[in-house]
Amino acid sequence: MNIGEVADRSGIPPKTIRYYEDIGLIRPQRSDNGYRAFRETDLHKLAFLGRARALGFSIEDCRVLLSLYEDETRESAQVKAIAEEHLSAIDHKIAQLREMRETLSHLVDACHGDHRPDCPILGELSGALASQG
Amino acid sequence: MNIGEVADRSGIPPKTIRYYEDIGLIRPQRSDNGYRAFRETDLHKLAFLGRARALGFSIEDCRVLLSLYEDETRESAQVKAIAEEHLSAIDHKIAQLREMRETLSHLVDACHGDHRPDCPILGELSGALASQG
DNA sequence: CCTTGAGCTTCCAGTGACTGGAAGCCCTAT
DNA sequence: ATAGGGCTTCCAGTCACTGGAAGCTCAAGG
Repeated sequence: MNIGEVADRSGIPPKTIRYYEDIGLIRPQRSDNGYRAFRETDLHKLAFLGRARALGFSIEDCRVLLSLYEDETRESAQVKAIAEEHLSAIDHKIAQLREMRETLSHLVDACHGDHRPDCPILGELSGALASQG
Repeated sequence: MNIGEVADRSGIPPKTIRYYEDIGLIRPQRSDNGYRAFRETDLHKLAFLGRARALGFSIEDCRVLLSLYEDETRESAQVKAIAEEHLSAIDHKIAQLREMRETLSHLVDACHGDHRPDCPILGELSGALASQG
């Protein structure tokens, strides 16, 4: 398979596939013409990567997950540990975003959004304890 | 004020303050010795930026918000529009993260996390429809 | 007066995970 | 022979910093 077909079948763009080879996540062979020659296993790995990335795992996590996947002597505890750590990072991000959301939605609700300059959003950002508009 | 004092009082590190000057968010004067000389208004702007960044606004949003803040002919609708757009971006991110969280937590729960290699997390990533471990 | 150390300066490079674009080779069809 | 699309490499840009190196300035202590 050439890169275009693998891209279509894995859903990962050619640019990204080349990047993944660059950083050593995959090692496709080469045809005589210099084109990358992908086998089914490469495609499988790319699909794996696509799913792992879709779950928000970092590239480095993906690298480890992929090596565990290929390691028959792995212990599921190793995989679970990575996933749990990632899960708590996600929880942390969600909490941060919710806090932003909370403050911001109050400010948006309080803002008249009209032609006048008075604005509680700018009031808050400028450090006022309370503001109207 | 020198940069160190402004950093302490605004909570923004010197490196970041220099960066903000670099990209034109602030324009501190200079002392004869070449040091940046910050006035209260610069400090105020930096605090404004700190709060806006804490709410997750992008630097470009901050640039616009700051210019609106200084524009007495602004309309609060302009500010509100930016905030609403940002709010919906936050909602979008939260939704994405929640979806990841959902899938991931199920997988983590299903994984025994022991010394055996079988793992539903890797199963899912490798494309299996169901898996045990 | 000299030294020491902290604080300031600039500039360059790296982060994460791609993404865009340029220049140029390869392959197939007409 | 040519036109196009796909492939190659390499370089640069994204976002918002952050780290580090080399070097100047300043205040305090001896």
